[in-house]
Amino acid sequence: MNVSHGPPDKTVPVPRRIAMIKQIQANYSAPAVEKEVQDFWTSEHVYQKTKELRSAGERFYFLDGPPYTTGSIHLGTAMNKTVKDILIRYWRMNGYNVRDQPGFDMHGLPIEVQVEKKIGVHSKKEIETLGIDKFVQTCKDFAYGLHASMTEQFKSLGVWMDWEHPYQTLRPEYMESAWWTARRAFDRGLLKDSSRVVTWCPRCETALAEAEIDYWDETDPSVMVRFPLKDEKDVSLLIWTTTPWTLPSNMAVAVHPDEVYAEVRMSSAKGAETVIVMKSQAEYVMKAGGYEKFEVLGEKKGKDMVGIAYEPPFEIGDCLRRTEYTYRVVDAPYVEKDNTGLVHTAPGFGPDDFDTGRRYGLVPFCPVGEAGRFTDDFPLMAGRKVRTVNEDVIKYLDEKHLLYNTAKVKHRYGHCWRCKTPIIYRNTRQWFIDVPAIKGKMLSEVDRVRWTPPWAGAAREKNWVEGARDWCVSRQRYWGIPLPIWECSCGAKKVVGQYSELKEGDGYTEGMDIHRPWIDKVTFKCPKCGGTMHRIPDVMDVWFDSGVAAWADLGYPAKKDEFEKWWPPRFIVEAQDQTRGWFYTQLAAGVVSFDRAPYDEVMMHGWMLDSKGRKMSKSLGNVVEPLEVISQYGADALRFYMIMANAPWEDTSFQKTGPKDAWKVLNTYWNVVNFASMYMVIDKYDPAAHTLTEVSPHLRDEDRWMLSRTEKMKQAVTDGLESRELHRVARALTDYIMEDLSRWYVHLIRDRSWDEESSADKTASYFMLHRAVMAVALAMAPVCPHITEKVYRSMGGKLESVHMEDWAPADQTLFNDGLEHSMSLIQNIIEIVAAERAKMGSKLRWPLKAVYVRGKDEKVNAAVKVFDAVLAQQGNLKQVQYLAAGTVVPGRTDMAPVPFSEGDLFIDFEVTPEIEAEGYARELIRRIQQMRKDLKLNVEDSINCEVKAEPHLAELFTAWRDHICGEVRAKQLSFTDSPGGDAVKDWDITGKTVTIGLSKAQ
RNA sequence: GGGCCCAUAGCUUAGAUCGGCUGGAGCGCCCGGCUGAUAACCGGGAGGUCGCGCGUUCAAAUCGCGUUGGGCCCA
Repeated sequence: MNVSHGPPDKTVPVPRRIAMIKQIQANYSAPAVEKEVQDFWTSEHVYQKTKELRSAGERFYFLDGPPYTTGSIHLGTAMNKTVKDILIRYWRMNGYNVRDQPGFDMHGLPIEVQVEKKIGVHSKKEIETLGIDKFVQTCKDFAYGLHASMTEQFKSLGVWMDWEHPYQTLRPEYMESAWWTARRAFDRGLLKDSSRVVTWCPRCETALAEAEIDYWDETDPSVMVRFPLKDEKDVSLLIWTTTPWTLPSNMAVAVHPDEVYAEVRMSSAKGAETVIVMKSQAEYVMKAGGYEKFEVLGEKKGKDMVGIAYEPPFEIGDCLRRTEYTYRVVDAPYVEKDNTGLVHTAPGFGPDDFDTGRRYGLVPFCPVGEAGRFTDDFPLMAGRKVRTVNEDVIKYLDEKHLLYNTAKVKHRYGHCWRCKTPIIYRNTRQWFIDVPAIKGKMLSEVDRVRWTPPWAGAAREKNWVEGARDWCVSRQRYWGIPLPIWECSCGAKKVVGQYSELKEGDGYTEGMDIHRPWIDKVTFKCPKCGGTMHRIPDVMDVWFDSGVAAWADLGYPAKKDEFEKWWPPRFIVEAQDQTRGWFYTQLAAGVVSFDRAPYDEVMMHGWMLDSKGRKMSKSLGNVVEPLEVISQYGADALRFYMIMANAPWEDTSFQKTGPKDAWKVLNTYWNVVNFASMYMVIDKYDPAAHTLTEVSPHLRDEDRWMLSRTEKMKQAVTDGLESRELHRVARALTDYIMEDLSRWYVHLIRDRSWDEESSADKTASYFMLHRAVMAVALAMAPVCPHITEKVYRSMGGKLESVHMEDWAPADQTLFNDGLEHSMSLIQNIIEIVAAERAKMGSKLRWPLKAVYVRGKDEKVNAAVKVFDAVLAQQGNLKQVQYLAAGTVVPGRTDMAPVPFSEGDLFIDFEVTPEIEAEGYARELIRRIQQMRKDLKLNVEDSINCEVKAEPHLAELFTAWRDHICGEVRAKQLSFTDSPGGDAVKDWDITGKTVTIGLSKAQ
């Protein structure tokens, strides 16, 4: 076929209205765009209006997991709120009336610790001297301050949540719901007190929950100690421990019931002794003791040793209550083949020891106070901090000839999550939720809930719940929800579930702050004995605070209307560490209160790590501030990067080039919009005046191809959002913007846009380009709310905000796999031709005489033929010809076949005089265009042009004069020996000097 | 020690469910080209034992088992 450039000359009258499209700024400055958009949202109350628009829609209760109120957001919180904002916006566009109340976790140790530092107190004693009221008031003021600065940072991320009405765990109506839940647990027999060994922070002087403990390696002494047998003092049980300071409260020695223990004679030149160890450990123990050989004198199974009496290492007074098994061998299944195989057992200082002790009727002995110092029950070390006495204990044992061996061991040890102090175990009275009692229901709820990814629930959460233990909810602190438990000396208990019940008490005043210490003054008359009931001094674990969020934020049960309107929550999303945290505490609190998990769907997301995959921490100095990224590349780029980099549930190593890469995608989109708006403004294109049906007859196949690609993109984005695979959303958008829209479609329609005449063909290209730009604006609106808003409003969006639009699902009737296949063939052929040109030194500016396509069958040729005008134009080919499979170009044996994806190509590189003329003309056009650009002329400005060139070239240029003038908008093109104008420049065109003078025409 | 997740180019990664063409991109490097929307872009070059081993199969980055290293959660 012969290719004619330019559109078919068909003209239809185009209805004109005042153009609604506005030219956007040439350069994409994200911070400027985002500020403009956020100011617009604020001044026009766009968020409120958008919510109002959906107020009659189906209700959707989204529940925000409250971040701890630290005052500043980090990349993890930014990621968290970004995922939430994306989905909320998506659901809104789908017509849901979404409840989007943000939450803040505002009680607890972290704030107490910060306030302690700020006001310079170091212990609970000092706080009580200062006054609990002052301390708590400071905590409250502090928490409100932190809340305010965090809110501002979330807003700068572009997150649309109800910032004016957050739920805050410190508010009275919220606290009342927590009380109600505690009461509910009490009524069901699930809230109970007991004395037991709990993890304890000696600095904060309070019990800690598992979730409040961080583990890392700590170096501790590892000692082997002789416990001589009571009836045979020259034979010793050889025990082992890493906590020598707990030896004063030793009450038993544990052995594994099924392991074999041996009485062993250790000896060397310097001496000998007899010890009892696990038989398999004998050689290890020999070496540890510096002996050279050993002899087994007898052996026994562990369970047959139970009851053997020994001499304790320390003399302890009557405060250690003796029972039948005190200072005897007991058995325990957890004893490992490790060290000596006999484990020192102190029921007052270890949960396992406690359980073992209970089986044998031992009474825990715990001579350690709240601050982690020995009490007078152990006079030898009274007043000293427990972990500091290890060396003295070792020295004491050595002097008594009880120390067999001492070494150092590195092992994982628990630390207080806030002050980093190594924890200890203490035997104290605490309050517990009996989680094991409701475990069955919790597990079935895990099954009911939809988890993303599925293994987050089916494997991880389930595994955690299966190992559930009692949940210790009491804390011996100040800044928290007071546990609503009153007790009488007679043992009677009362749990208050609603504030109205307080009126029956003494010391209550209307409207009082029910935090400590004020609530402590309220007392009740004991119904049993008539005595006075006092509140127990504990506050609640902060995990209990957030665990009740699903109904506390609704003000239930004080207010029923909100609850009836929204309950139950449909969706939560938090980071992976919440398996043991909020996913779990909510599940437990929900089952206690309502016999169900307070959520239907849980999405788990990963962490933001540093570029090397390490946790970000101040001590490592590798923290990336979200606000810094935002000020450089914008919130949209940061959001886009965070979801593009990885599947949401995987950890992401934050790369500093990441937001820049994301910015480039947005910048490319911006440039497409700039291109579109520029021409559409010039032509006064009115998008509202056209419909697909109306332009349909004028669409070229490449437009229909773009139509198909656009709908496929919408499909992929919708699928990604529905499956919560947000990375697929970002990648589908990126591919579409970069490949289909910018690199391909815009190139295809350039000539049509450049055409000065209005035509139905040009209108069709504008229609499709506008449709593509708007499709991106809608599909990307949840992810990048600012740039899409700016584009939507600039490109004639019919509503006030893109976020008010209805979500546009893909129109599958517009899918056209045939055209897509054809186009992919064209793209492949152009790629190959470009590569062949490079080999031959043929520049794209110079037309090729012909390309012959020999598809592997007729279908391929037919598929290529659909787009051979596109192929000719993009490849700069004068002719595209077709060959049947198996044939060659007639009479041309000089051309070798070059394979493409579905056949072969033959390329004719012959340069004819016509091609030479066109090539040089295009070379000249290119130079003039560059000079226009350098002079910063507007696209529609006209010029006059003077050219000096050798006669042969001048002749060629003259032949193409009209075309050249048209392309560069020249009113005049003349040839002279001394070109002049606003700019004059010498150019080298294939070794020939051409001088061009250019001036702006009036 | 247990449960779960991850491992692909110098770096970040696609390739999942459903094994199948020559394992694709981006960033960075070198060479060439193109450009009136684009400080963009295109082509070529260099760079891969798809962590390792064994197995299933006509065929494995993909499935199974084992193993090493990293992460999360626990003991």
